[in-house]
Amino acid sequence: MFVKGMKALSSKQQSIVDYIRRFLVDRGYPPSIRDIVDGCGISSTSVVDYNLKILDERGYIRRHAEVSRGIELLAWSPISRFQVPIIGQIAAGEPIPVPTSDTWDVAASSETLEVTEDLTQSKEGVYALRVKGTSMVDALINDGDIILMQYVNVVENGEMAAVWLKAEKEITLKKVYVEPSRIRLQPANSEMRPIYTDPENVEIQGKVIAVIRQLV
Amino acid sequence: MFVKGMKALSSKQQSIVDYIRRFLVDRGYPPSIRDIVDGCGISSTSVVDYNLKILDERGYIRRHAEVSRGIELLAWSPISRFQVPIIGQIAAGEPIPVPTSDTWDVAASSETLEVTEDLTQSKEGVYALRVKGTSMVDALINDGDIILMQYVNVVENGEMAAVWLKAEKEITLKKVYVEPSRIRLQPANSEMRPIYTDPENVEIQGKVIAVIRQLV
DNA sequence: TTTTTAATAGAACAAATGTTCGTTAAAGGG
DNA sequence: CCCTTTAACGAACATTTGTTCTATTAAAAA
Repeated sequence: MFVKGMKALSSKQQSIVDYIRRFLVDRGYPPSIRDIVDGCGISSTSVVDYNLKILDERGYIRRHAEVSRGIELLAWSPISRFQVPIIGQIAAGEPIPVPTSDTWDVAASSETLEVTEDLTQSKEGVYALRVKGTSMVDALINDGDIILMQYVNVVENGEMAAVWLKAEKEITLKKVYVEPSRIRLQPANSEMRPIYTDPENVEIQGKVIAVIRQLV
Repeated sequence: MFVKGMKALSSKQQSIVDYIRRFLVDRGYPPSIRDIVDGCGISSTSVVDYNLKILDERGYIRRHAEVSRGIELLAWSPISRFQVPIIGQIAAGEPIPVPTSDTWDVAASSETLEVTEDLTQSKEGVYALRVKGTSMVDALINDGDIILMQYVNVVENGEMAAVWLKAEKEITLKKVYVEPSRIRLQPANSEMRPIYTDPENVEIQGKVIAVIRQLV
């Protein structure tokens, strides 16, 4: 999160911050002081040094002494992103593909989704599925949505999970409640009726930790 | 996206890539060759240089000659993230807060959401709202969801938008279709009925570009 | 006006860091 | 067995790059 109460920057300082960000974005490493001299049309390295000190004090950047290009941009910390493999699609009529060590390997999977860490909460075993068809609308999940899944076999009461119904040969996304001698599968949409079934008939295939829908 | 067809890496090369990523994540700038020597327990800078050359050839990194710490991690380019201000909530009974230059300022807004660029598609004027209440379920949007909005006053036919209905004093998320002498507001849920209303009665408040739902 | 403070200049220095090169060791290939 | 390729070694070197220092100018305060 962002720290409030930052003092206003001079136009030169603002342009330095912008330049650092831009440089970082398209080169992947921070600029040197002399890069900034050139990039911002500043006349001397000491002027840049002078302003970097101020930016450091005010919390916009962190400088690492005696480290080349040791400028860390705090106003936008380039950390905590995640590559999640999209290992297949989920449809009503077919079980979801079981994640193997192959599909786990982000490098090996053909499609990946880039998410920030606060979405996955840095959990292990996260993968993504593309939803096919409208059979999950009662879970407020539409055709084309992408769901972030965590690979688990057991879920807490009330958690949304991908459930494979053996008899029906159908997969569905429901909130799972264990009741005496039966399992209640509750749609996310409160106006819809739950399904009751035998514990033997259900197989938890994973837990839904997020839904992402992109419209155009 | 990831490029396929990469050859397998030796364990040493793998550990170098991992170390670079880790270093980048918690320091904000790339490691020097000597950092890698220490961090990976390698005996000589030339060994690191040798392996970095290979990683460069195989497309895992890009080295920038004669630049200190000039290592760009391609297997995960640390670019394209976005701070989107969460400027308020959207509920049925009240109009959404109009984004001002104040709320636009990411530094000024108390809450922000970090998203990757492929979600916002690097558009300008993107903000986020937290959905309050279940009045948008027919748009497959639930209480607590976060919607990414783009500030526009006009939408294309069929696009999902936040619409303020003046007479009803109500805001709703619907697909907007302009028909002769009336506006059709179509719920995302195909089983639900559209609303027809007068063009004078509607006020477009923004366009929904993504929906994010986080389940524990 | 005088004094202080903020900002700029430019150069010289020192430390950090990438690069090169001759050698050696191990692992196949013929 | 010799020869080529791959990998590792370590030191010396050259460049890049951060740092420092003094002088100068501009604006603000007294």
